[in-house]
Amino acid sequence: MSERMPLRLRKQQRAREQIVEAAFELFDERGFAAVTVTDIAERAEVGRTTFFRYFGDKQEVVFSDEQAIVEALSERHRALPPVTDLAGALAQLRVVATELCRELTADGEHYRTHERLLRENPELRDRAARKFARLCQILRANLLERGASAEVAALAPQLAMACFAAGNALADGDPEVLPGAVDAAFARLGELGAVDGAGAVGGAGGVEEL
Amino acid sequence: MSERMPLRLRKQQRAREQIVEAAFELFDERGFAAVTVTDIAERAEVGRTTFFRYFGDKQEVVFSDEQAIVEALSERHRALPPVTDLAGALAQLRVVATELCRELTADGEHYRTHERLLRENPELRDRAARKFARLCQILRANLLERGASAEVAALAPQLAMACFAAGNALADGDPEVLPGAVDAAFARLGELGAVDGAGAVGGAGGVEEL
DNA sequence: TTCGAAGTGGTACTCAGTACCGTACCGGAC
DNA sequence: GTCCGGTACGGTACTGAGTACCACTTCGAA
Repeated sequence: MSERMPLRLRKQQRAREQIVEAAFELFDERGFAAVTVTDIAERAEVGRTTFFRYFGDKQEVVFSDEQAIVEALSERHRALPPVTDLAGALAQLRVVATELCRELTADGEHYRTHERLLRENPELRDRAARKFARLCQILRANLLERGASAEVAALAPQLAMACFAAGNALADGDPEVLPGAVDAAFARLGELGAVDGAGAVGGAGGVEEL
Repeated sequence: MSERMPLRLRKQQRAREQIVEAAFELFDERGFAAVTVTDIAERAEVGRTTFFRYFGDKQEVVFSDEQAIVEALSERHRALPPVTDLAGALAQLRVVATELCRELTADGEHYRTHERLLRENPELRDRAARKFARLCQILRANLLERGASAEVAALAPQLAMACFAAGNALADGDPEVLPGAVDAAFARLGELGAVDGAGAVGGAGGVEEL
């Protein structure tokens, strides 16, 4: 970023970028599993040890930029006005989700590669879930600080993630479709006037042996 | 289960049970990371190779019984009457979630150990997410077959999982509290009469630079 | 009893991830 | 410019997960 950054830090950032770039090139060429950390280190012209100094494990490099995005989002969310009810919290989170979509799809090509990697590697999907769970936790804490009850704070971020996940599933890796699909999912939440468990199910005629 | 099962199958089932039992004992004693597959194999009195023949990897053994539960649930869900609207789908899923809670907490001790492992090992939490994602996918397919639109089918299971996750977060590993917390989360969905993104957020006074 | 099929466990390998250590380099003080 | 302390680097060596292969045993059916 800054030109007036200590040389040491600039070198670090450069090394980091080289590693990410090398890794994505290789993953794109051969897929995640067929690339070894040694391969990445060689192409990035760093030592194998150095790779692990920058990234905790091989998967981490796939999510290297999500980290910053998520932190920026939770930062902005923290600054929002107080909320107490579920609907209000979700209205805020709808905006957060919209921003998240925009950030993630900003570089369409990168997003597509990223999605392809997730599609082809279950263990990367797992790892992505960790990021989202972490985001949920942060948002939950923020909501608590801003007046929400424990129940609302626990539920709202999970619901927002659900909308995001549903949109993601429907978009199926297409960065053009994602934002609309996610927003539509939020809009659908309005249809939930009365979700009465036993009543509705009984009324629908099934599951009598509860 | 059956007494009149071919010897070969009985042996297999026995080996499987021995492995699971040995693994949980060891995990309970030393934690997940400090137990090697070789340790498990030795205590279970099988070869290391055999372990991997029964379980794809070390993590899989932690979720060995979830598999059956999830399949039974999706089986029952498939047999439910048709639904088209989101509220109806969620009413059905509320019952599924309730059953899931009951199944998971049936053996309180096992549940507690399981939760402890998840709490202490992020990579196991990741893996648990995979199971839930898989369940979502199955439920989504079921809903599609029973008349739901693509949007409803994608969103409803994700919302149900969100309620489950929120309940789980609030219950914090206590099998007594879990069912009530999950059910309360479903009940809360009724509060979502109007989740109007820009309107509600604008009205709340924040995020003007959208 | 015999034969084929399937399961078992051992050996040997690759690769992820960790610990350790000598070396090179940056940044500040003189 | 030079020296020095701290920090990052890369190399070596190790453990453990997961895979491939293979000889051996055992079950079940003819």
